[in-house]
Amino acid sequence: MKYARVSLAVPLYESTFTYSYDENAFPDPLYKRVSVDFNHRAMKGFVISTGDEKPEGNFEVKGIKRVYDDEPVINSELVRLAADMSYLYKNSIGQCLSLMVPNAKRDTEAAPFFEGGDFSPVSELTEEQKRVIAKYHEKRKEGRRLFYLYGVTGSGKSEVYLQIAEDVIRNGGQVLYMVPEITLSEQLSSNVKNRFKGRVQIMHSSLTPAQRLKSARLVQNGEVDIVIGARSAVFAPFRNLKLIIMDEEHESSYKAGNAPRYHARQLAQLRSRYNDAALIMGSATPSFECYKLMREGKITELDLTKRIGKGAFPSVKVVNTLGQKGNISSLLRAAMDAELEKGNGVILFLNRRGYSNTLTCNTCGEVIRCPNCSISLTYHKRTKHLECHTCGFKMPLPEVCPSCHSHDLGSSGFGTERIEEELKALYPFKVIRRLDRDTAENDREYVSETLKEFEKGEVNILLGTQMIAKGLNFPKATLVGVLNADQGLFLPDFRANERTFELLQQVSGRVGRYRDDGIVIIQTTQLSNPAIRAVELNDPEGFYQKEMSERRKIGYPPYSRLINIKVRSKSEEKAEMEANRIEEFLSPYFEGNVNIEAYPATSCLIEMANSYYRYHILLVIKDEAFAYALKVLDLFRSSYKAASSVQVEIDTDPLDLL
DNA sequence: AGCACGCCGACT
DNA sequence: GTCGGCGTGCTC
Repeated sequence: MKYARVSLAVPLYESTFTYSYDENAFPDPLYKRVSVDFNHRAMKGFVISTGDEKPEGNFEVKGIKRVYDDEPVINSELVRLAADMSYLYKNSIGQCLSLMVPNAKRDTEAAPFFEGGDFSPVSELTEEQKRVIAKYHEKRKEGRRLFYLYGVTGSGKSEVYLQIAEDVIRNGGQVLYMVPEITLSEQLSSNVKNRFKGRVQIMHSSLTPAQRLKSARLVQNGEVDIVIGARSAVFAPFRNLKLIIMDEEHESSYKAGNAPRYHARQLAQLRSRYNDAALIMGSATPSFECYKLMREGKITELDLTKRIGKGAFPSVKVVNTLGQKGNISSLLRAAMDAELEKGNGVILFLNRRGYSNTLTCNTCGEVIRCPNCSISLTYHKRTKHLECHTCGFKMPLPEVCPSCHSHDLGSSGFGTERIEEELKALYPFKVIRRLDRDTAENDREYVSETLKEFEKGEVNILLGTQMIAKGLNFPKATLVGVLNADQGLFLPDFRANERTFELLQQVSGRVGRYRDDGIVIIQTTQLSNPAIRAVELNDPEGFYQKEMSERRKIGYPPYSRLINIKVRSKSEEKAEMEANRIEEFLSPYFEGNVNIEAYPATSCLIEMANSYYRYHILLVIKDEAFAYALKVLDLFRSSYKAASSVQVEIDTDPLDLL
């Protein structure tokens, strides 16, 4: 009889258990999926080690019921990654490991394997690109492992990635090429696919679990040289990983939205270390974390300062909208007129969908709010509904105020739906298209069609949210208008400026890629905000200097790390009580420690979301105390028992504290 | 997490 | 009597 450690996706501190098996029945179950009985139910798990030793302890060892796979689906590196991930993010190893393999019921479906089309000619490299590639090779030879390709929008970063990737592949290595969720669609992947012919695997979010498993197998067998994918591609079972590329490193989609709340950048760094594989991150707007490491020399900086081809930076104008009537300023109006007259494309960016932001009763002052979340409802005119953008709650537009029955309801704030209406009135003979979740949702075609038509000049004005802000190239567009750059600046969020800067910089990057007559017009009431000033003056360095010194003053990231302990319950009392109990449990470990500040339990900024009341305890931790804090949280996870119907989630390195 | 067990209220 | 509410305990 042999024994196997089986990892199960249970939220227990200890998530691996010993089961017995007969070698004749199951010759080599290591790293395969198995079915076992666990506390009166059948569960699927992974065998993470095997041996002859019967475990010590006062429990009955049960037998493995079934082995699902002929070939291993994980490997020792992924088990190690799960262990490190568990330590950092405070979820069980089993929960971490369960993310790494898609749970396919049947493995019959074929994974789409790219055929390879026309070989796209390698574009002539600029002097700057050549220099950067040479520097990479030189520093890599010296043993440097972490790199940052800090290059302005349109400077040809992907060509640099691809050249280096090609070199790695020629030497028999495998490459992981990570992109944020939104970019996954079109432009980049076709470029890469053409370049590397049949040995590219795309880990698209629309692949079925079975397809993902098939792809993973190909990677594991070495039949794939390069994997392109979003966040979860960081778990691909490479056998000879030699290079990780993380494009648009600053993107928040690299952080998982639910537990385990891992950040792909963090895990990429771990895998880079395990394998001595190079990690090249890149962006025009590095995260503060990476910027700091880069300037400290811990990450090797590779700079691209010039746009390729005839591309030039757009001229940027800022318009003060304070006290101005109308949502489109006269300056923006005039610029639009001029560009449309020339037959150029116009992009308008507004990061808020719907018609109006809030509906307020003019009689009693009541703002109509979501019954499940503590935020106001957004009016959607086309559907005549109020909608919650947090939980999706919908209700028909009320005729009267639900509180005082007055008929005098007024709306405030504007969204893309309303701007679209205004544009149609202003430019009745122009083709206007709106791209936001509402127009794109049920219609995948619509997005690609609209983008194509805009590129061909058949669409004159493209109005959109986040969706159009990033990654896309619009050769025909000369003007970008940002309708409300203040958005997000008013949240009490320490990253508000960083996010605004990032967004404006990225939006500006949509024009002037191939031409020198790009114009950016930013509407705001916050003329002196550092993020807006920096984009206006094209002074990213100044922004980083100034904003980072602010961070240093308040002791927030990147000059510390955060761990947010979130408590959720449908009962407000329970949530509050539990948060207080946790605070009591933890505070003895942190009291008097100058390197850790533990904020008292408070209700979250959004006190209720999806019918759950939310409380949190924030830990602000200096680097030198981070390992200690993680140890304390281990103790917390292993010995603290939360009340029933209360959920406790630990968020390491949270991106927001809402 | 989920499932069993156990102890209470209110139904054929 | 017993169906089912959910608090508590346990899981190789």
